[in-house]
Amino acid sequence: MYNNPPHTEAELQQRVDKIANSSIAMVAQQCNLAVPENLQHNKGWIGQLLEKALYTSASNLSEPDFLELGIELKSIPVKSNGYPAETTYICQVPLINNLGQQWQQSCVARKLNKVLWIPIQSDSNISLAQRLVGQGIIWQPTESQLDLIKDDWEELMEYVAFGQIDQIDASYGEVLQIRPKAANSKARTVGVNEKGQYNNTMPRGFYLRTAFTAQIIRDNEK
DNA sequence: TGGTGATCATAC
DNA sequence: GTATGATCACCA
Repeated sequence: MYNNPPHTEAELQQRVDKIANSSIAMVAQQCNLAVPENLQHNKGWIGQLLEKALYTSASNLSEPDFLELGIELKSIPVKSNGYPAETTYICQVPLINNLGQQWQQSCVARKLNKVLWIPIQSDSNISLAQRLVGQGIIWQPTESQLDLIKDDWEELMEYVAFGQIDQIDASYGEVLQIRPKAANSKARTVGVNEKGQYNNTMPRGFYLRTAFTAQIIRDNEK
């Protein structure tokens, strides 16, 4: 295993290529990790396995996983038909002080600047240990992809900034959506109401829809 | 059955 | 509670 993060994108690509087509069990063995029976009580386990297998930089606050390379690592579960099984969490939705917030400065724009996607086979009839790691993809959004995300972000953030977050749900946004992101439905954090006053609301996150991430996976296979 | 809302683990 | 990593599970 590695004892330092990759210093160049080419080096990262080599590490990625090396685990492509390996089983989860094989990668876990190299990392000296035991594979859990399932992900029910270990939802972030694959992500943490990949962090270890590729050696991401030390866990920094709100920074890309590969700090020097400016690359964010995301595992993405993929069904047998090649379509993502789940949406992808991007970052928390800022709920206060949003008037005048610019897209360029947003957490969404920063997180998605450059992403290493690692597809993971996710059929429930295959045991976790035997699922295969796919070919990783170092991706940067195209101009049209960026436009889609930005348009959604601006529309969604307008609701948020004007204290109307409780009026929108996950059906809003073409490729980017807002959904709860919390320990449970009772969790509360500070938001603003329509009068601009602080109030309590559910913590929420930005997620990329599967239709969008499917395109990234597909484009890579061409 | 897939999309939305809810939830799980862990560190601090 | 926030932030990291995400998937579970219900019901239209």
